[in-house]
Amino acid sequence: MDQVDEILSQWHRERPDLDVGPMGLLGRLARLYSHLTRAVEKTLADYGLNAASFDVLATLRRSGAPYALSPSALMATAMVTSGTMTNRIDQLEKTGLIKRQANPDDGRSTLIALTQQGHALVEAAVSAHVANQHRLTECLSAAEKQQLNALLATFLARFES
Amino acid sequence: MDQVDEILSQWHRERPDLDVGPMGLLGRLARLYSHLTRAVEKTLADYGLNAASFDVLATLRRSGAPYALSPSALMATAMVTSGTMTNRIDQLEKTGLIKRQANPDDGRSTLIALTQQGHALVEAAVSAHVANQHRLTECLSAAEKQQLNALLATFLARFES
DNA sequence: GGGTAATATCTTGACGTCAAGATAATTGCT
DNA sequence: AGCAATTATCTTGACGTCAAGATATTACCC
Repeated sequence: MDQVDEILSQWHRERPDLDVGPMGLLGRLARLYSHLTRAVEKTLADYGLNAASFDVLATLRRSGAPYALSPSALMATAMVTSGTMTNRIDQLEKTGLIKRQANPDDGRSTLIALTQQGHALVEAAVSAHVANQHRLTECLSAAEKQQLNALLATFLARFES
Repeated sequence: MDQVDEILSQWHRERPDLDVGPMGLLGRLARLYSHLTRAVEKTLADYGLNAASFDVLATLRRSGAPYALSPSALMATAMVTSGTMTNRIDQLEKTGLIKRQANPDDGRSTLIALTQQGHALVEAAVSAHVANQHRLTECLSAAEKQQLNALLATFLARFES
């Protein structure tokens, strides 16, 4: 009987006509997301980053040399609007972790590239981040992690595919 | 090979020293949350609400008559700070869906109560919201829903208990 | 080639959230 | 009773996000 069960129990008392099964599932997912986000940001804060800025640096890093992508490509993987990405890029450029370069092939576009400083920072941050992710999920057995991951993949396919 | 797998594959190529298993799980959870939040807000928008304002109205509604709770109680279930809850209450009070009442037992506190208008709105909105939640989860079988819910409950217990 | 449509990014204004501190009332200890 | 600590809420300033529109460049087609 956790906090989500308590919510479902209240709805059952007040609105017995509602089938709140899915609400339990989605409620747990939302609360879990909230806890996880806070925990992740706590670790990234040690590197002067938040989830948003880390996401940009990490996307550039894992894209491989020369560690440069267009704002559009960054928007797509981050699932944010153009205005949001412009703001993220502005902030990271101010702190010298990335730089805007002209795109020689398309005058409408620019290329966002990791600076030496940005590369070094994300290299350290991603190691700490991955270690933190292990710590956060170690409450689940290997089988549970595998099972949960598979179910999330099935669910996610509803929205991406 | 979905979009999350693509990310893991990139990391494997660039940083083979990292064990990115947990990153896949947490990444899917985050992307799923993003899709679900957007879908939920779309439905609530038909009632002039967003997830934040609906959350307050729904918490009051399911608490039962007289549909009144303190800001602190609302903060606890919503997992937000006092400043956030003050702002939510301000907005809902402006639109006449809730009203602040003095708490006769504690002069520091107030009671947030549903107005007649707020009660009527949340009554309709929660029906649509629950129907939408069914629609969003119908890609999963009953067994998958049950299994996923159980795993999320186990995971969530790491943070709440 | 010239003009319309499509694409890529940036700008603006509004909103929700948080951290830190301010204000006010209550509780507990002596 | 009186005073310090605690509790409950509100205030302030900053940040990240979005929707809608603006600007500039490229692509397409007649």
